[in-house]
Amino acid sequence: MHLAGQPAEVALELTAVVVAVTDDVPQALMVAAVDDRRHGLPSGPFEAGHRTLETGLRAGVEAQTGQALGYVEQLYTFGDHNRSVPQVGTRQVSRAVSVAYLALTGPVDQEEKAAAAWRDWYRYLPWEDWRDGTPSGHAAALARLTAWAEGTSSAADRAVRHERVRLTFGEAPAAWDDERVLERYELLYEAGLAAECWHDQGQTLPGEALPPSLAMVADHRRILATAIGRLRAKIKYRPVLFELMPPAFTLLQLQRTAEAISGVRLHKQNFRRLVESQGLVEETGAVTSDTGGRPAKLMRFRPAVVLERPAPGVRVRATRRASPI
Amino acid sequence: MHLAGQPAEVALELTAVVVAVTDDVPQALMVAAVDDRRHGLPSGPFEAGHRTLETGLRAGVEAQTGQALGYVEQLYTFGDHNRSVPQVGTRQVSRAVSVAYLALTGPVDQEEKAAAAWRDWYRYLPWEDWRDGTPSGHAAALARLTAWAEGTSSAADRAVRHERVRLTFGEAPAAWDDERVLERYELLYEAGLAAECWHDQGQTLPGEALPPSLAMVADHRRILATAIGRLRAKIKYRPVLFELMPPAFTLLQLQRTAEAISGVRLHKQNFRRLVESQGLVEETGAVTSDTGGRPAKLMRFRPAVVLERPAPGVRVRATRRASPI
DNA sequence: CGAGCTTATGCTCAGAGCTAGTATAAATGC
DNA sequence: GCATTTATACTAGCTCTGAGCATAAGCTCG
Repeated sequence: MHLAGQPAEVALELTAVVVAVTDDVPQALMVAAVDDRRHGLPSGPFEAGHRTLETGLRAGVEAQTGQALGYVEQLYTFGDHNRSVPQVGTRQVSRAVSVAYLALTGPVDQEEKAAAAWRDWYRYLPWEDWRDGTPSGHAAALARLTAWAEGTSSAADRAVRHERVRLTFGEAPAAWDDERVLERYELLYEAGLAAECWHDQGQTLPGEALPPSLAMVADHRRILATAIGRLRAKIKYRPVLFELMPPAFTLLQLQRTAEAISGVRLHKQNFRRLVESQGLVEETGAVTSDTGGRPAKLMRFRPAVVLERPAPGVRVRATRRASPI
Repeated sequence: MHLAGQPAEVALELTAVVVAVTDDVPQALMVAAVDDRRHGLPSGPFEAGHRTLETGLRAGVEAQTGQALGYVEQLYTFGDHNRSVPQVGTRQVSRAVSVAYLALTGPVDQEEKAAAAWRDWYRYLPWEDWRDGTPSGHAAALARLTAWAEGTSSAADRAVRHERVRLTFGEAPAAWDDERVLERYELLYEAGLAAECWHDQGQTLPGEALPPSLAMVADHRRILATAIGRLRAKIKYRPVLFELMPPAFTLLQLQRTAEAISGVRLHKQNFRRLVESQGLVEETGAVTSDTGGRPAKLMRFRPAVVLERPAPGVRVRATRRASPI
């Protein structure tokens, strides 16, 4: 790669999707954006002196939001040309590249910090929440997507587009795949239904974004979609769900957290059987009657499971029939 | 993240693990390194003018090796402090960050190019190939790892180390997990059994690396391990295995390719049943008798499968008993 | 106090999918 | 023509999973 072209002058950003689940609401940590309507993820330049990218991220997020991070994993590196190109100090750079991370923390008290706030991530991606049935606006969005699929001249292209809509949005006979968050976002973006799609082209969205959702700064909604998809996949084969739990919890709380992340309802008895038979949890001995009804046993995560099972995770799968709650 | 510290001056590299399988040998594309003994992956600076990181990678690899890339996916971004810090032109940078990619190509003719060569990836990670039984040097390496586990004062640490060795290297009762390539490499690195571990500290390896393996430049062996692990995982739920196949192939050739990637033997009849019942392939109508024995049907990939199945892949799992070939 | 609510928890049936093995078919080479 | 090699069909038995039924044990309200 020593041929034509100069090495690009790169501004390396670190961006974090910090996730917590509180009261069955999956939340991402946001910072105050320039204007009130568009939110942004904690983000900043990678600073000299940090031994690794990850330590740089931890320090940066804590400085910016006051939130210390526990579990952290790298998500993806974004470097497309349509990213905004900042001036870093006196240095003019030619490209902004952002390394995005996923971070998980336990439930947070609702005393919001000054510079940062936890927000329901489904406000940015409302079509991802199927816990209470079909999300509102879904039918309208599907109609717009179908119109988009029709809006190309070649019959072959039309067929491909229709198949893509059907597959990513899980119309029969395909099933809803909770992990295809990024594919769905990108389809909406391509179809011109995402506000930032027009913004990236220097235009404003004609009409309203469908499904109606909060806007985010730059490509942060894409990063959020990447994070949700990764997390939904990962809870199925690694015990990361417990990073989001308090030290002791009931099985229903655990199920509600899994449902909050994956956006679908789960079968209660099977969920318990799975979690217990895999050895993911153990009893603390205590019970709680905070839940109303029969008191529930309080459980804790059993760390030894990672030494026993090849893929210890909460293998959630949505119930096929109507929501059994 | 607007607090202390200057934004780091970053040299952004792109690095590719280009994979092909030829004659049942999984191969990675290497470039001539400074000295003959240590090989390197195609790598170079991200140059201004490329619209995306991926187009920059494609152009760079093709310029450096003559190999055009088909399937490409981003792997991971490496930015640790112990990476070598190059001088880019006249600009002194404080950090080298490398975005690594996995690329797949069909089988290659063995006419090697001048600047690049295909090499069996198991020469760098020999403990990953279990197709012909326990790899040579494995017992010795396990002994050294056990010695390393013993070599710490705290009893708790010793237990943790032993468990880790047992888990990542699949000693009974844990099973060998073909996807844990990176974990195994990092364990060997930590235990001081990898040459580059000492090199990174400015020392030379005392004694010989165990298991004996070819050395690679910088952190390229870690990148290769990351690529192998990702590919082994991905063939199970996405039809990427077919990126490595010629347009028409027999089911045994497909199985041999899957075995080359995953490093384990598969049960022949079950492999065929799986591949066929999933609708991953269709008959071309032709047969070949190149294989000796009864002529085999030539198959081709059936792209429509991605529209039908949520996770269409070759769900390989190693046979539990002795190698059935 | 007991009816009726809520939630927790135990259990079972039926079907799908997977492991591993047996059996058979159809070429080639000597 | 026979041994060898590879391809391909079929099946017994097991495990896992989806779905539902049934029961337990607290609460609140009358």
